Amino acid sequence: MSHQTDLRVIKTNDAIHTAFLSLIDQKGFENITINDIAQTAKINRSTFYLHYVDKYDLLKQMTAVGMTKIIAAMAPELYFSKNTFKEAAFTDDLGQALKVVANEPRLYAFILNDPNHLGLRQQAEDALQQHLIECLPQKTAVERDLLLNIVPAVYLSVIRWWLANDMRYSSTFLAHELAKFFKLGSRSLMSPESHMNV
Amino acid sequence: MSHQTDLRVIKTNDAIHTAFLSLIDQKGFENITINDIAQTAKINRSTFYLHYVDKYDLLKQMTAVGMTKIIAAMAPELYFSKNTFKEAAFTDDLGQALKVVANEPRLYAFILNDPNHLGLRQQAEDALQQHLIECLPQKTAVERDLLLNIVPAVYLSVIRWWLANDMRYSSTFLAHELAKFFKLGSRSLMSPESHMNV
DNA sequence: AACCATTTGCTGTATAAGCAACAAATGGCC
DNA sequence: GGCCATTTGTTGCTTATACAGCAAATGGTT
Repeated sequence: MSHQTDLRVIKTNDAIHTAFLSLIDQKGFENITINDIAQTAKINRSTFYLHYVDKYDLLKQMTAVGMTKIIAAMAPELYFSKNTFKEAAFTDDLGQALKVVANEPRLYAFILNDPNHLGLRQQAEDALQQHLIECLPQKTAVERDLLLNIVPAVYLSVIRWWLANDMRYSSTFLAHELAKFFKLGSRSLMSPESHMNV
Repeated sequence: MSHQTDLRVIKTNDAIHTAFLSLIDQKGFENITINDIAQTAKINRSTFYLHYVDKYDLLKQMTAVGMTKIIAAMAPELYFSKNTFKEAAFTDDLGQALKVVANEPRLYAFILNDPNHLGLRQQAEDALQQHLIECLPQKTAVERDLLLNIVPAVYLSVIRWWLANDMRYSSTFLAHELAKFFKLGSRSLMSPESHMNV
């Protein structure tokens, strides 16, 4: 599972990934055979099995590396700090993430819409949550555990919505809207006072 | 030297060829190193040497297969027949050839202009001539040996001119103009009568 | 000339990819 | 049900590619 540097592996995986994504568009995920992938990627069928168990495994791995790329581009600890939410840092971070997404829009759109109910969206959310667990400080402005469960869902929903709108909106706009949401949440829904009053 | 079917070889050669052609545009043929080719083609340098001696050999081989493709698309015996020149058949044939050329215009432009004087143009002419020798009937409307030496040069000049003009002109137009040239040649320049009168 | 970095051929070894073959499974279709 | 084509995993074997290392050649600079 370590990172690959062998040129052959890189090129084979590139070919498989692009072939797979274009086949999803052409005939839909369920109708794709390993033969299709091999032919389109111009590789031998047995080569596919060197890397993946089946097309579900392929999708799972692609989702994993896809999320890894997004995660590598973000640093939530910079704006979900101890007592405040820093909008400027968040805007930058979201911009980085969207750049990663824009690089492979078809992949992320498929993951987030998960039209075949393969648990990709959940997998993506788990990956994000895991990263938050590792990088967020113990004390956050909002109840930490709540944050860990909400933020991934919000992030992915935003990205999905952004993709559904053909990546029209700027990260600045999105970040600003989300900032309002986060601030609202910390005031009226999650602040200790209002919580006590329920 | 037999035809390759191994997917690895096909992909490696594809990568080398496209890398090479784009490098020619970028930095000029003479400045290209094998390292450049390997890096751009995303192959190991030693892999290059499995297929080619050096960049000159690469160019020679590319010229050879390039000419083979053109030759495979043409059948001069269909219009340079015993007593006549058949313009319709020639038009079709030229159209086929130009389609092959249009597929890799950078390659053929470089071969035919041969800016580094590597004898590519000559190699191309020789290949064409060899094909004519093999397929033209013994008796032609014009002196056969003369035909063998003129036609390749004319063909290649036309293709070069067509490429220089960004492939604007139709094969029909070119074929018609050439037909006039061929007919003129056979009447006033090469007919036995005028020849005798010199 | 002397120096230096780059390129060049060429080596050995490791390994991914190709390929053919096979039985088992899948999935229409009559 | 039975038939047939396709797909699927998996196998053993071959081969092209990767990769690191090397000495020699090259080419530019001072």
